[in-house]
Order: sequence, then C-alpha cells, then structure tokens
Amino acid sequence: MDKQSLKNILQGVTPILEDEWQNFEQYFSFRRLNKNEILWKENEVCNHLVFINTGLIYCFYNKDGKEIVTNLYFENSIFYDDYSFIRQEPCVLNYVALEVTELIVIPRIALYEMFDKYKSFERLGRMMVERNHTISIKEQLNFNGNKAEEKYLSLVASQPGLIQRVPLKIIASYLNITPEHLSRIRKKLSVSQS
Amino acid sequence: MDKQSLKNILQGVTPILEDEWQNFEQYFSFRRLNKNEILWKENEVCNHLVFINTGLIYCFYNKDGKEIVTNLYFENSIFYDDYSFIRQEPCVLNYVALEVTELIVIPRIALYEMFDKYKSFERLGRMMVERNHTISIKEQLNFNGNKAEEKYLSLVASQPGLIQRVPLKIIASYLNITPEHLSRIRKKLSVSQS
DNA sequence: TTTATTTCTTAATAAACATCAAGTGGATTA
DNA sequence: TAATCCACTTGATGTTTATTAAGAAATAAA
Repeated sequence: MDKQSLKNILQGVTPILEDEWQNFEQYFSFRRLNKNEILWKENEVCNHLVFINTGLIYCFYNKDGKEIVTNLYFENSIFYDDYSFIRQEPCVLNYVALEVTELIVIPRIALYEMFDKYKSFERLGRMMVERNHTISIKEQLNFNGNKAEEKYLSLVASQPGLIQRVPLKIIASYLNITPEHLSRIRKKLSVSQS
Repeated sequence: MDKQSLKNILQGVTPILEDEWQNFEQYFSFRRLNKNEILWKENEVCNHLVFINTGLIYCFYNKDGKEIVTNLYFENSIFYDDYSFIRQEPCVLNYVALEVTELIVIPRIALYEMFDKYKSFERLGRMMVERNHTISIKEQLNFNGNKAEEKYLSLVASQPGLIQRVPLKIIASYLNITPEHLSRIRKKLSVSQS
C-alpha cells in the first residue's frame, strides 16, 4: 500500500520530521472497498480520516426519498465527514465507493494524539483544514450564480476523468439538476461542438 | 471598544491564558465603517482578520456586471477573506458595511506570530478554521437541493434580524434569485400566514 | 417641503428546469 | 439464449424562476 503519496501531500502543506511520520504511520490501517460498498452511513459519528489511494467515493444525503449528492472524492483525496468528525455529531451524509477503492484509514484519536504530541502536527492540522476550506469555498464560487450548463462545464474542467468514471445521474444530482436535464445539456454541447 | 466579546468567543473554542491574551491584544486596532463604506476590495490581498463588534457586513463579487452576494456577517463574527488570507492571493470578493459597523482589526502577521509563539494559539487557529468550515458546510447543506422558498425560510430562521436589517435585493442575491422573485415569495408567505 | 433616487412591488412574457412517460441499448443474470 | 435490469435518451407538458417594464412606496438630497 502506498503511504508515500499521502506523505507527499502532507509534506506539501508543511514539513514533517521522519520520527513524527513513523509515529504517525503506526496508526494506519488499510481498507479495500468494492464497487457500491458503503464506507460510512448517515447517523454514525465519523471517527476516521481516510486517504484514497485509488478509486472514487461519492457522498449524498436523503431528501424526501431522493439521494442528493454533495461531494465526489477522487484518488489522492484526504477527507472525513467534516461536520461529524469535527463536532462529533452524527453524519448526515452517506459515503459510497463508485469503483473498487483502496484507502488508508486513520483514527481520529490518533490524529489528535499527534496534535498533542507535535506542534508541527497541530500546524499540519490547521493547514489541512484551511486547505479543505479554501477548496470548498472556491468550488462554491464556481457554482454560485451560474446556470446548470456553466456548472457542468466548470466541473468537467476541474475533473478530467469525471465523465468516464461517474454515472450521469450522480453528476446530475451533484449539479442539483435532473438526469434528463443533464442529458439534454450534454446533447446540446456535443451538437454545438460539431 | 469591547474586546471582551471577542475574548469570550475565542475562550469558547479553546482556553487562552491571561498573558497570551495580553500579548495578542497589543496587535488590535479599531475601525469604524459608515454605511456603504468598503472594508476590502477585490484584487487586494487580505492581510487582516476582523471581529465585528456592532454592525453588519456583506460581500459580493461581480459577474457580468451584476453583484453576486456570497456572505453576510453580523455582529460577533470573526472573519477574513478565506481564500485570500490563507493563500495570499488577491480577493475575488468585495466587503461592504450595510450599517455603521465597529471592528477590531488584527494583522495576519500578528496572528501567525501568535501561532509560532504559543501552541495554544496554533490550536485556536485550527479550531477556528474548523468552526468556520463546519458552519459553511452546514449552510451549504441547508441550501443544497432546496427551492428558493425553502432557502429563504431556512435563512430567516437562522438570522432573526435579517429581514429588518438587510435590503431585499441583497438577500435575493445571496439566495441566488432575483429581487422580483423574492418579493413574490414574501407575498405568498404573508398571504398563506393570514 | 419638494425633488430625486433608490427600493420594493406587480404584471406579462420568456427561459430554465422538472416531471412524467416511453423507448433504446448495454450489461447482468437466469 | 432470453429475460431482466440499469443507465441513458427523447418528447410532451408543467412548474419554477428570470427578464422586461412599469408603477408605488420609502429614503435621501436639495
């Protein structure tokens, strides 16, 4: 299992000493999800952070019997359920693998021990949240005030593998439109291209 | 000027020692904005954090000549331009006072010095970002997948003073609808109530 | 106070998007 | 192989929301 890519990402945020890393690594476990396998379910409290080595996870909540997709996580993503992990309240969201997915799993407790033990990790913790936060703010800005077609184009541009790997209905829900409408948008775009 | 409310908020997140606080206070300055006065403009890099003692600030960006409102900050809010402050890139957003507004202003540099000097402040920094992030995530969830009327009701419920203090067109833009449409929603709601 | 100016409302029309219903094609299973 | 299922497409129709334009009501300026 490839711990190195995780290390690289963290190093890119702030430096980590070798003994800190070795200490941290002890807490890792690994998990392989099949297609459509559930990672976390709503109403659970999220007590783990994961790193996606390979694969793809989406998350959604239920609104009047419909699944509303709120996020997509590709390989090299580090994430948890932000609200539940930080506030220790039950998840609203469900997390499901769209492909066979390989994960590094790190217990929340382990992370907080690292924060206590090393100032550098406390900083890493801050900077990782800052990073997540700015990314999510930017995504919001790209969506806000735009029509469905613009949102779709902006999403496709930011995630090249998206169309091949994510079913239309998941993308549609993520964009807050119906599958039928997205299908028509695609048709319109393909016509205007040729 | 009331530094105590700021202190209370921070203490609510994680404990601060008296000498840490006194050190921190040295960096404070104070600013009073008139109605419609600009706090920060787009293309500037945001190098300050502010605390709103009294008043109200909104922010927006320009899209095809229209102002698109993305945030509202009421008294007791602590904020900066997330993207610009953290990544030190130019702001996309403009920040303007909707009322006479009194602020505590803290330079970014000062904050980062506090982070270096005190582990407790590094933690405070992390927890403040976590707090901001979870709040923004929750707001997104309240909006996502909802029609304009539901979004309006959810917003009004979360901010009681809103209707009296924020002009309709600002609220409409924040909800991503036209002022005309919000006006009709209000009419419909007032009719169905009586 | 009177005049501007802005904010809000209302109506008619148009665009964006949803819903319902049916059909196609590919993949999975019996 | 046929039957079943699922993802996607297409069309007809309805709802939501935007646009344009005009007028009323509130605010600010003269």
